[in-house]
Amino acid sequence: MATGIGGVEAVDRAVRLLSALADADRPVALSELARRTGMHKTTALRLLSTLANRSMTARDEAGAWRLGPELWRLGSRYRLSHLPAALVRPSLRRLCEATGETASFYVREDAVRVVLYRENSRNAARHHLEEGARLDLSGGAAALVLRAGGGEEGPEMDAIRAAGHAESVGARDRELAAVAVPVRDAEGGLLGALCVSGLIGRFDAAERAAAIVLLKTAAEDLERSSLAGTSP
Amino acid sequence: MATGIGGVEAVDRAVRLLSALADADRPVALSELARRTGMHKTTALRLLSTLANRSMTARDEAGAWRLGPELWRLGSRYRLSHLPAALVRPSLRRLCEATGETASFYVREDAVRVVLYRENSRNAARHHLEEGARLDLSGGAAALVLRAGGGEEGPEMDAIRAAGHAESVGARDRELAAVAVPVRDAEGGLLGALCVSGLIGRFDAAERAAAIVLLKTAAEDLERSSLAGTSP
DNA sequence: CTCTGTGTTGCGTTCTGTGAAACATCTGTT
DNA sequence: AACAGATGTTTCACAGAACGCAACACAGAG
Repeated sequence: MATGIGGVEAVDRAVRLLSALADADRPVALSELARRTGMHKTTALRLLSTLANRSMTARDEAGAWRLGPELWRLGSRYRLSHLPAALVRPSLRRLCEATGETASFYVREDAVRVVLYRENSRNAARHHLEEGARLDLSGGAAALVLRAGGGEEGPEMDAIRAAGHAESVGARDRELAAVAVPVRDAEGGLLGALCVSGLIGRFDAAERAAAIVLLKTAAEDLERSSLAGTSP
Repeated sequence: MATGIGGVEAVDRAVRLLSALADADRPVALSELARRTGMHKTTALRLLSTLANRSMTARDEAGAWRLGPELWRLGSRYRLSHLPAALVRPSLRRLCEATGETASFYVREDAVRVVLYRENSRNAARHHLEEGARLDLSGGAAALVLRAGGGEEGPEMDAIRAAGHAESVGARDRELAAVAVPVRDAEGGLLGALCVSGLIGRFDAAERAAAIVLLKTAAEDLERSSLAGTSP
């Protein structure tokens, strides 16, 4: 309506009701919902009932309205199909341009980590990574972040969780240094690790510290945009 | 609902479009979507655009339609009203590793059960479950536990309540056997059912008995830790 | 070049959604 | 007890919103 064309009013209202239900973290009574959204009780009831027929909403014993299980199914499908690709790549590109080093995004698969996306540095001498490569979790900043995010015990893991980032110098490869931060979903679950890695001689302590700042803001951006709207 | 015949057609169609998008695991072209749902292209376009204004849908570069990020946000909020992922997933993973079979957590939603979380067995031949799937309550160990916990009458239900667990062999699917236990909140209310399920040939009586022990301790852990930090 | 598939726009008609009003409960107050 | 002020629910006439036809633009394939 206000933005863009082609607004089917009933549908727009239905979605607004869902959003209102999401904003409240408790089941909401019909009349309160109607008040918050500025609709008539009767209209809200009709829309909510329609949504309930498809399990998009549900009611508790007292009759108050809450979100329905179908939303969970649809949301899962969304994550499966599209979450990382379109969101992560632009972030990696920016990180790569800002630092001049290789930026990558890892996810954990059982006992290994997988390079889901990477943007290689344009330097001739660089850390070269192949997408889809599987690496072990024994060393490397990204591996530490994934293990710490997975709840592994130990003082080193505790330190990483406290700091919110990990650093490695010559761990997996003598010539490489890397920094990594976790990327989390709405509930704090670990989605993956965002990483910048480069040759030891060039990627020194000062540059790593600067990269950590960039990584943390990039991770926050990802976490935000994975919730709210993404503009195409 | 019984009175829910008063459905708002535009809203119902919009939800059907979302379901159709979820069924396909790739972005879908407008005309294919219209064909699958039996709507006119122009109607589908209008509804999809309306949904897109609120990020319930999105389009890729080619213009094909896919689910939008708002669904992920709403779905996450739905889950928060039950047990959070951070608590349940580690339990399921441990159960899965210990038994080698598929572990899952169900909640009851009116007259159906919903797969809230699942951890699939790593065996090639396994019980494969989709998160968000809705199943009926007619058979299966988890269904029995949910019905018994809901206070349903009958000798079979009494037996399940007395034993604290349920077992099913070839009930919902001829090839599957399962065991399940209830998970309760501080006041004894039923939160859901924790379940392990596998192929009949492999998941025999001895293994099921062992799984029940694991399930009961896992459920107790969940009940304890759900007391700690539920406030958001 | 036609042909068949897209996605998009405009518009008249009709049928759908709307909202007021009345009804039905329930809770707490005087 | 009677009341006042909440709530959720049903009914219904009317306005206008959503529908779907038709026509358009554009692409790729034969």
